[in-house]
Amino acid sequence: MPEKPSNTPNLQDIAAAAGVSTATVSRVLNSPADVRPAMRERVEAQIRALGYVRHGAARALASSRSFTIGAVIPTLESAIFASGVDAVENYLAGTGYTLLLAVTNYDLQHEYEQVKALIERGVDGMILVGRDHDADTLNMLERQHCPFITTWTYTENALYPCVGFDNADAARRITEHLLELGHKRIGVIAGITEGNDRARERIVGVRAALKSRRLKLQDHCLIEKPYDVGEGRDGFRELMTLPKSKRPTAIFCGNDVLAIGALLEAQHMNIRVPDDVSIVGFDDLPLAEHFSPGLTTVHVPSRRMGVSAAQYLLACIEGETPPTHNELPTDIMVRGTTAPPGR
Amino acid sequence: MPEKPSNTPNLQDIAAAAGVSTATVSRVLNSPADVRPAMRERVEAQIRALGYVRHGAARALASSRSFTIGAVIPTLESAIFASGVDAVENYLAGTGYTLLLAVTNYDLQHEYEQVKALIERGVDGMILVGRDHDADTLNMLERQHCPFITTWTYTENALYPCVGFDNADAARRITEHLLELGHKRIGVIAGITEGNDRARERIVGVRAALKSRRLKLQDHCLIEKPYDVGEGRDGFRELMTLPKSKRPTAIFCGNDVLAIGALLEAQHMNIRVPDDVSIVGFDDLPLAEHFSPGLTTVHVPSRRMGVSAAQYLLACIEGETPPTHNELPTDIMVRGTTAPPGR
DNA sequence: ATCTAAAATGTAAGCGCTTACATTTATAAA
DNA sequence: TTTATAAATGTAAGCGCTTACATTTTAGAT
Repeated sequence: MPEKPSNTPNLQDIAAAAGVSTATVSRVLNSPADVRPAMRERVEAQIRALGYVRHGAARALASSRSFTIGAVIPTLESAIFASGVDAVENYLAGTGYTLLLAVTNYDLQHEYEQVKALIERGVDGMILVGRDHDADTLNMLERQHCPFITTWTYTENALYPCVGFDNADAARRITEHLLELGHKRIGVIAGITEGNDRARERIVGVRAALKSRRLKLQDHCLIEKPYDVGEGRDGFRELMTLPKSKRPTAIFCGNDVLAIGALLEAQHMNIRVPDDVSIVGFDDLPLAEHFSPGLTTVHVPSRRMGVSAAQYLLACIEGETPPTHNELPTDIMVRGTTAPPGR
Repeated sequence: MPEKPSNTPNLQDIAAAAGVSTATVSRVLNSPADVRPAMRERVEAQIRALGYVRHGAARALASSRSFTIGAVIPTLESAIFASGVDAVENYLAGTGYTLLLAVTNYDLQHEYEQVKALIERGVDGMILVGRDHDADTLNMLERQHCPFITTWTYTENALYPCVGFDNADAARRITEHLLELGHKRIGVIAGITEGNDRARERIVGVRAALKSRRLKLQDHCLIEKPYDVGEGRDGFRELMTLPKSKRPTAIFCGNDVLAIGALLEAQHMNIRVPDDVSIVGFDDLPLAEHFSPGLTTVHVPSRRMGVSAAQYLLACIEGETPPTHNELPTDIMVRGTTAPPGR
């Protein structure tokens, strides 16, 4: 009569097969240096022979470490977030950690639910996007002592750990570039600002640049659109069908997806870029440089940011106290879509 | 003296606070219908009051269910995979399951490691991409009784559960479209075929279409490139700088990223599409339709595929035996980048 | 009221691991 | 050798939950 019909072996089975205690097997798995080579060899042989795989839940329960990191992002449909997550995953894969992914669809209430779900899964750390969060979300994170870090935004005196860049400043700088070229009427196709501090901050940056030259962002020149190529096209068309006197000579797009939409619609409407209108984006998607003319945009270090966030969390988990605020540089990539107005 | 310094309450704390047994608390959490409303209310009040969150590891250990699903995909840098994963995540979020994500970077050995990591995490089911897998990977999945399903590919007699489409047939059909327009010399910018059955199958499809008209895919007309816009540009340039007599009049690209690269490079080289050369892609990225002319391509139901895969796994977990093979339709989206040769 | 069957709740045994702590074994010094 | 000390291994107590099974309560029928 078989005693144990289950065919997936556990630590005890390995221990029995190798003639050692479960503690020893656990050690060869978790701190091999603590066990003599001969013994280690013996145990490892059995692990291989029986095809043992660790039981993560049991491990997590006993050690109160899950070796998982959670990431909660707005959407994976956006290439720039996808690339950040990709970088996180690649980094974690080399460290024995696994990524738990959740998506909010830009809804802070949904974000709360997702964060809760990840905490229930016992993630050892969590990556969030942006500064806008439900107070309950942050409270839960703190009460559960879950190390977390916000990304895609940096401010010197941010209340919580963050790695990212100053969205307002980057937007200001690229607007400055437009202003230096001589543009006076600047249009903005922004992302949806609700629950999205990055989108808001970028508008703030545009306004700041204009203000420094005693200019203003006209109401009719500010359009909010979801991040989508088609929406970018629509926004561009709206702006370009304004009466000539109100029509902007340069357009700041909240991200590259909107900018590419604008670019494509310009092509469609037979409006020359940059001759008739200048366009700038934000993110520097891989695609941006390949257009003719290449898209002038803000380069955002999405992968570095992801890796840095992961490193911060692992350091926290190891009991270290790494710097909580990390500002990453952004670069203004001047390419072909910007030129002096009315060229 | 405080007895329990830890401030994160557990089931027992709730039970004590509500004056019931842990079993009852567990029931209000997992099968509320089994407990009388009054009692349920009482317990739920304590759950809220103490801010209780379930301990997933303990739950998983006791119930041998982790309420997580794993997905192992080649890369998140590709919009089409990102969108499939996004769909999976959105679907799972409504079912109490969480997504564990791993990326292989198109490396089957790496895939094995990732699958192992996810199994250790105790995923209740796993989503894989494509049919090419290390035998060890599949063996492990079976030995551990981890339900899994392969995506992005469908064949009637596939050995394992799959949801997807027939890559070869889709490629054949869109090539057929080119042939019907009168093209005879067709170029192919394929993805890297090693470890990627989809990329291979698509070439097979092109060949099949050609063969049916007694044509052949010339060696110099077949180029393999990583899925990247810049590579697509390079590939296009290589093809278009062939001596005129060998130069293809139409180009099949292994995916839309390559096709967009080709399109952009054509623009750059001042080659008119579709007048001078026709271009077709594969995937139908959101961007494809917005180009002028719009990209003729194969529409692939990435989101539906993701959802279907998730549904299949949840059904398996519930003990059902859903159909293991699910073919999804692809559509040939004829847009502006194709026309008769030498127009 | 009384009895019975069904519904609600409680009891307690694990799930598979980690890890203090106890014990044994190896190593080095005397 | 013997002894002190360090290194390796073993013992066993949980980690926080679920879930058979036992017990109590409730509702319905008489």
